[in-house]
Amino acid sequence: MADHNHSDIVESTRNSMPSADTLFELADFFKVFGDSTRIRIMCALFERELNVCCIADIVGMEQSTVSHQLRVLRQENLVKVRRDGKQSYYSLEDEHIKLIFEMGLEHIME
Amino acid sequence: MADHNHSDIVESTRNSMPSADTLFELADFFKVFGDSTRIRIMCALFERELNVCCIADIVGMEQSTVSHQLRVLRQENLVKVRRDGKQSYYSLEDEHIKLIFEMGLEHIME
DNA sequence: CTAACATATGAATAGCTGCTCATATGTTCA
DNA sequence: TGAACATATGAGCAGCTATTCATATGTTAG
Repeated sequence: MADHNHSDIVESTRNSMPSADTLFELADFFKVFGDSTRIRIMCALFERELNVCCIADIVGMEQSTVSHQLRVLRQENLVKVRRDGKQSYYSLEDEHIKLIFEMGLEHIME
Repeated sequence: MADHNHSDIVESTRNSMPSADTLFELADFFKVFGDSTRIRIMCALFERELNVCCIADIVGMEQSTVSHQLRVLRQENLVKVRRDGKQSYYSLEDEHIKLIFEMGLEHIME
């Protein structure tokens, strides 16, 4: 094999990468994990489903704040809602989340 | 077992969660993955180590921008540097990163 | 229907973040 | 040493984001 020059490397690396669109989506997905309020909400939901005011109490923030953040989590398909009377019960959408969570914890524990 | 009332749930959920400090750190860690430029840089480094100007070419951004972002990645121990003459070669610090990356991709592909 | 409660949402704002320009630092070679 | 190149860094700015307040929407019980 011949040596690679600069532009060979640039081109071949580019070809090996997922599309810019995909990576943009991926960044948006991780963005959701990049806020401590949302992280704490997700963490609370590992135990059991919870309604909004419970979550607000647990994380110690305004109901409104929690509601806004739950919407973000919903939009990225990280949580789902179940209406029961006056209350909305939220739970995790996906087991992936725990894994991603644990992997992050492993990294920062080093 | 007795039924749980609101404040029982709040307290027991709180007790089950990692410390606020840990979750704050975790959010900071994921924050790094929440930017498409950084994602693209990391993705480029999956193939091989690369110097700064190569990375800049690959992701199509200013050398300065890339340098700033590499510092962020360094601070979170996601990449390491190797100086070789005038150039700095960056590579991934950790195999974790690929796994986290892949898990994110799996999620958004659904 | 009305009151009371639970949740969602819009607007405003303060703080953060990423990009760029200009420039400093570091390295090699003549 | 000085010129040329590679990288790092500081300042400034534009755009984004998380929070809050006020309020709208939805639900139940009386």
